[in-house]
Amino acid sequence: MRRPTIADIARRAGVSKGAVSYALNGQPGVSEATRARILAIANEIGWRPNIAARALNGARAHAVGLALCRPARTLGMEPFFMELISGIEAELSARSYALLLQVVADHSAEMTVYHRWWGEGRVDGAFLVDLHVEDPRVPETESLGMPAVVIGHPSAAGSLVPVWADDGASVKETVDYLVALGHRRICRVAGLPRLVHTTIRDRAFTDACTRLGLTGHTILHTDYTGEEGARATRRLLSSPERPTAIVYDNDIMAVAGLAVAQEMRLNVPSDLSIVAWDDSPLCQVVRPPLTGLTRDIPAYGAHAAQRLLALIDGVDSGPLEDEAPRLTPRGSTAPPG
Amino acid sequence: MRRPTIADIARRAGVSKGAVSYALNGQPGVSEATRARILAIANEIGWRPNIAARALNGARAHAVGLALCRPARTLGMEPFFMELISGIEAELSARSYALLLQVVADHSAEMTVYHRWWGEGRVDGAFLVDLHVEDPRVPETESLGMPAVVIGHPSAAGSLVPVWADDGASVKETVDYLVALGHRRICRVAGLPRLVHTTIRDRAFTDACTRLGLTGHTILHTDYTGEEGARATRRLLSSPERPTAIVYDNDIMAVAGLAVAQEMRLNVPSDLSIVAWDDSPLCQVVRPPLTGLTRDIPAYGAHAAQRLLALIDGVDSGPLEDEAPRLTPRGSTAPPG
DNA sequence: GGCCGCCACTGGACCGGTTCAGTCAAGGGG
DNA sequence: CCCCTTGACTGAACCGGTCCAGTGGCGGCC
Repeated sequence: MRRPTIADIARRAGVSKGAVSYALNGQPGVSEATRARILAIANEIGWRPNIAARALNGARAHAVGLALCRPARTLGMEPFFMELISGIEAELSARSYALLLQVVADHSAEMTVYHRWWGEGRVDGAFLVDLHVEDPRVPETESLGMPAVVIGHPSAAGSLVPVWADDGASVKETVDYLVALGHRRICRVAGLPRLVHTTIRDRAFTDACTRLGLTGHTILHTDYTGEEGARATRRLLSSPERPTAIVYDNDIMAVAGLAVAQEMRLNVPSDLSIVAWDDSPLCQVVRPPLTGLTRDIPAYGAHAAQRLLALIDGVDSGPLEDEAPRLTPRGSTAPPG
Repeated sequence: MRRPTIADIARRAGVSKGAVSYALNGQPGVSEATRARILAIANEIGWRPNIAARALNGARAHAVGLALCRPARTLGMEPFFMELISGIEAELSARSYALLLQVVADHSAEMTVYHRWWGEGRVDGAFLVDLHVEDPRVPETESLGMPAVVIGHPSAAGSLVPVWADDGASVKETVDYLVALGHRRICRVAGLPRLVHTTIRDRAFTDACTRLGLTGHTILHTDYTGEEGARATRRLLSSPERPTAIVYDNDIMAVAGLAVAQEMRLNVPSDLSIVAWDDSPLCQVVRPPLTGLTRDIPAYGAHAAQRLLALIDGVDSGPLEDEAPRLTPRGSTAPPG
């Protein structure tokens, strides 16, 4: 049972392949009567365009790529990516674009994948996520000539189109809020130090603390896992000048930090305030519920997808600044003491 | 800067397209000297096979599909899928297969996607996950003639190849363990009632309790979210015959249940024991750490991918029973009282 | 009435590979 | 010395679409 082709339709309709092609693509060149007849036949025999044949004529591949460079375990634990993908998807599927996904071991493997996808004509463009400082992927993608959207700060995106949020503003908002509550010793448990967004948040945190005249604003870097979050928390809470508030770079570390605090018989929020970056359901499920930095991740992904599709259509719509994550206060933050 | 084609290679090597094709595919028909020369040129000009052109000759699309039918929010919260995808990926990328992912609204949209992908020659096969009771996707996929692996119980897989784990055995192990600890009133907070694996776990739970002469073994169904998990827990703990142990169908509900118990001033584990299905890092990060049903999800995905690739190669290797989730006792379970 | 323009459609080249039938030269056997 | 086999390679068809250059008929206009 072969897949029907336009030749089959042409035969049954008694017209040429060309006429069928015009009819099916809504192009002029056939009468409305013939078009209707052809469409009816196509529908009846269940014809679908063979994308391979279409792609061969220089047309689009109608797919975009996303390579993720994190181990399975941490990927699973990060609601961020799945939500981002959902958002990207929503936009893509509306335009019948497919998403090619690949989980890779490192950046060089990621670039190999992009080279292959682009060289094979499998994708029309791609997303770059988790940018590093001086990330080699940016110049390499530029020289590939593949349309690409960077999900991250413009400063690291080179000539690629960045879609980003002002993390610095959110950090500042958080520190201001904690200081307004009366906190003077605030620490930060950050993610991987080489990631661009980590350095941006680090800088904003240090700046905000300095500007407000705070001291002892330590930053500890981790790999985003609960274990490292717990270890960092233990270190901070064991120091002589114990912080009264800790800001975490993701929710799983914040939850781990909460557990450590409770283990050390500290009351949250009166002895220790906790703020989590990324406000997943997890934050609302623990006691006390965690103050979080909320953002609409699916929308973020959707915007990135829009930008990429525009880019593929030849329209460089420039950088897009998404709304900054906003502070959602809950039970885990309160005045110290 | 056009992508190089075999015609370019042929011109530079002074041979025909056919010879280049033989050389590049390791087929007989060219001398070793010529083959080496052609490979060198291909390498030099950065040639990659155009999959569209290859696919046109009836070759494989070198991609498989996965459509997920859950809202963005719950998808994000389920480490399961991301880990499954990582596992699938590991297997696929080793064979240079790509994964097409799409998040869809419902089963009919999912089948539309599969029809399209298969009809367009975009994929060589697909995965079916989250099977429902009397799932229409199974007969539809069968009649499509598309190779497919069902990630779920054989009883619902029809003639498709199932990859599954014996959830019933894990439920039994859990109930036996709780009863051995001295529990007599055990409840279950389950997921969506129409999912096949929910009905299987439900049945196994009821059977195990009945066999051991337990009474009051209520099952409450939820949508897997923390909120519904919390609500179900509240209902159970407010009943006159309060359970001394609750088994949850995922980790996020278990954590929510833990929070509810603590809110109601119940001590975990002495007043209430908690068991979570799927042992993500989340279980180890809360206090007390949760007893969980551990399984190697990436391996599960990898096995499913192996089965699918074999199927695409025309080898039906039959159902594959993966190892059943095994109980990992932690601080959230203890004798009651 | 003749010419022009337009519409509806045909035929065929083309995209970049694969594959098959065929060619040609070298070499071996009788 | 001739025939046959074998190896190395060529040329062309083919996959399923797109799209361009024609073509033929018909209607309108001068």
